[in-house]
Amino acid sequence: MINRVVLVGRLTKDPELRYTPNTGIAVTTFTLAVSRNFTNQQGERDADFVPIVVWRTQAEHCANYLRKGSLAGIDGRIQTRSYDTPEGQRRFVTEIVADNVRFLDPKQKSGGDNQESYSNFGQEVDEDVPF
Amino acid sequence: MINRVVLVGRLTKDPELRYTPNTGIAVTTFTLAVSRNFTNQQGERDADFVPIVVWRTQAEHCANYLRKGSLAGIDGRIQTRSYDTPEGQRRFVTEIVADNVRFLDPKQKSGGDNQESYSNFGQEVDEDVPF
Amino acid sequence: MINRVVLVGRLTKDPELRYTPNTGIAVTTFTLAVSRNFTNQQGERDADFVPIVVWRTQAEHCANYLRKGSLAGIDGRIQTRSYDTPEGQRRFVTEIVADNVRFLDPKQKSGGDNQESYSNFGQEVDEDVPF
Amino acid sequence: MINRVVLVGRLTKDPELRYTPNTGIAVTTFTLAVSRNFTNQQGERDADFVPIVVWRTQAEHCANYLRKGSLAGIDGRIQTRSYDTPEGQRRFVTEIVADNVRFLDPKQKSGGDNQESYSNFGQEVDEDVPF
DNA sequence: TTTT
DNA sequence: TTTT
Repeated sequence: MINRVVLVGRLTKDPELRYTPNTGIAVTTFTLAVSRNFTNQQGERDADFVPIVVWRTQAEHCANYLRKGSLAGIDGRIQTRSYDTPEGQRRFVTEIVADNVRFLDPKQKSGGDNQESYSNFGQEVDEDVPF
Repeated sequence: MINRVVLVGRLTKDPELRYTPNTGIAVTTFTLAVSRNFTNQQGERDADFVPIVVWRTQAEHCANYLRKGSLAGIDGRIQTRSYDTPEGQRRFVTEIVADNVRFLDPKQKSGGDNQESYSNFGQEVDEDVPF
Repeated sequence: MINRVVLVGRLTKDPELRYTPNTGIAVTTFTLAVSRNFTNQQGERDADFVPIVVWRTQAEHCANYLRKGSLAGIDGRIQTRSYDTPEGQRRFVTEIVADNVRFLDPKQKSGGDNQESYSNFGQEVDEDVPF
Repeated sequence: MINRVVLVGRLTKDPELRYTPNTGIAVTTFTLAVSRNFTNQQGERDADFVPIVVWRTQAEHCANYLRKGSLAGIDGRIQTRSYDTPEGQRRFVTEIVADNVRFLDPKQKSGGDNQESYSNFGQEVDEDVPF
């Protein structure tokens, strides 16, 4: 079924990089603050605080390049899970699993490109189009 | 900031229609089961169970036309809230506020159109395009 | 950069399956009619007619299961190209390259499952979650 | 039906603001260059060049705050039109009608907030939630 | 006709 | 607490 989420916002804290215990896969998690485009009854502009999960290569890119306050774009999907607390209560979690994270802050002058491109293998090839 | 969610899935139960206590605005809530397009290690196809909130006119359309098992498309945004339990614990809630709900089940023969169109006022008009 | 498109609509014709001349990769193309949710000044409900391109395995699934009038959900990205006409004019084309196509028509009774699931390799694994 | 597009990219030129001849409604148009996240066979990173249309109040905001090279996020829908050339050929146009444009460049120090918030009337109200 |  |  279709499950697609796109967000642009800022990290509330530095991202956290971990590795899965059994298979050693990189996972980075952070919360994205996405300001709403309307103000509440107190005249403040509220935000939604969305938990983000990133896997593998992109997890490590995120841990390297994102910090508290960084502007990021997320293209992913909603995932729901449940777990049981030590006190025996079932708790439900909703989070966004990112397929793609874009770093939207301006590039630092003395650095290099902060987002690597990857090669096109396994993708369609412009040079061989049938129409 | 950008906050956009698109889902297609099936209602896990009949929708629930309520009215806000102070202002009497219609709100419908339901959970959408969105099957994943991969199978888990047990070979089952899992799903994500996403809480949906619909306001006003569309809330009433949903209550009229959707039932447990109905196929629906949702175009909306993520919203997070927190509340305190009677036991004094802060709990976090993530839900999708629908801007637009599409009813994707085949139309019943003897019924009419099950999704009303609305007029175009307040929208741009094809007949007056400047280019 | 972020480039995401989600559509639900119906095929205006049967899909066309071809193979790229050099590399023999399957490509299916069709047009999706996406009705607008407002009516025009004549009180008709208009539609947008969106060209869709699907590659590889999904191209063949689409050619097998979709027909004129089929309801389909598309998750993909916008792609623009230019080409030169035989008369030497440059022409610009916009189309949607589908990452994922969902078949939304009700399943036929005597058939089987019309959308194959695929295994989870190369994806994160629920059973090994670090938090 | 569902028709949703989200893009992040940079303007290829300054935006153009016009007014519809009959009704005097503001319309701004520009092209958004959305870099692809893969490189082509020449090792260059390509882009898609997407025509954007913005109406009314947001049209004027865009004309005021966006320039060639500005980073912008677009939340909108695909629209297709056809028109006949003076030479009597039918030509097809695909463009994105923006519901929402976000200005993603860092704010200038000496300016103010460059994106106005608007009040919440006609929206649901957090303080009156039924559950 | 294309942006960083 | 989950749908086909």
